Amino acid sequence: MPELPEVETVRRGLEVRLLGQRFRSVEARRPDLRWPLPPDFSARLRGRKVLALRRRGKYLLVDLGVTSADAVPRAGEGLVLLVHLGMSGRIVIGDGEDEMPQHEHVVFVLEDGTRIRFRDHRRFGAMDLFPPAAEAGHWLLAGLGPEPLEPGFTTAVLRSRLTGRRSSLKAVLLDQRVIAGLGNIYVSEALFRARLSPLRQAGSVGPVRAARLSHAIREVLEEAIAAGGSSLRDYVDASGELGYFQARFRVYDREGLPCPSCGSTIRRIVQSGRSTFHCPACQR
DNA sequence: GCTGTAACCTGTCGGC
DNA sequence: TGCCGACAGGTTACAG
Repeated sequence: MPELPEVETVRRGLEVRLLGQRFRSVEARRPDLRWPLPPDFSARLRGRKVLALRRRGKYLLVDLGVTSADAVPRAGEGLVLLVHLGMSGRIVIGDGEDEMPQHEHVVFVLEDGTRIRFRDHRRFGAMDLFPPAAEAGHWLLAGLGPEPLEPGFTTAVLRSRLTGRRSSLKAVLLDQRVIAGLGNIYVSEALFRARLSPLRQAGSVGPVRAARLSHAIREVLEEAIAAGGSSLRDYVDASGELGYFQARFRVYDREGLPCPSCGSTIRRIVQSGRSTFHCPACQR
């Protein structure tokens, strides 16, 4: 699925088109996404103005104002729309081609007529609505770890999150409670850049290796965002454009190919049921 | 409490 | 060409 760079790319694409617009209507064609849409989903969104688009980990958060012409909501009147793209979710702006209309589950129509379409053939994606005051305690957001691109994500913070963990580095870095936003692709890529084995016990990472890892995580995410994310099978950005970071993968999906660093053969292993790609010679 | 695995759902791809 | 199984970027529930 869309990991942090893909969600951030979508957020930026939507921000340009949505900010300041109101929802003229919302069509909830299929309410059973990963979880059922909240009650009165469409009615609660209709007429609301988009005040801001934010991202927390892999979650997209849309701040919405009140339904009257008053742009500034009073306490308790605002609403937050949470969107998670799951493994295969896509948000497409405009009408475009409609190759699989049965997988288009929610359509937001803006006051200028623009259609924002949420497609997700696997239906692992999700949406929720809640008042701003409930955000801090929201069950999907409350336990998330630090944002890896925020200044607060330091080597010391990363190391404190790994200390005492006996699971593999790969498994721990995929845990959204440890760091918010990393997924299968960027964990493999960050571990390669940090020259750390995905099989290494997370708690064994000392300050020097933690510094390499925190730097690698930040670097790979920033490069991926600059490239517009990675386009594998399902991902395109909000305007339908392909990301091109996959062309810069150093180990992910490169089983059997030479390591770009030492020339050894890149290996694919399975950890917790997920593919991990690594160079056994470089990564220790 | 921690860890690993299965399950959710559906499209795609490779092998036979 | 068609069928079948494996696999896919995420997250949760549950068993050990």
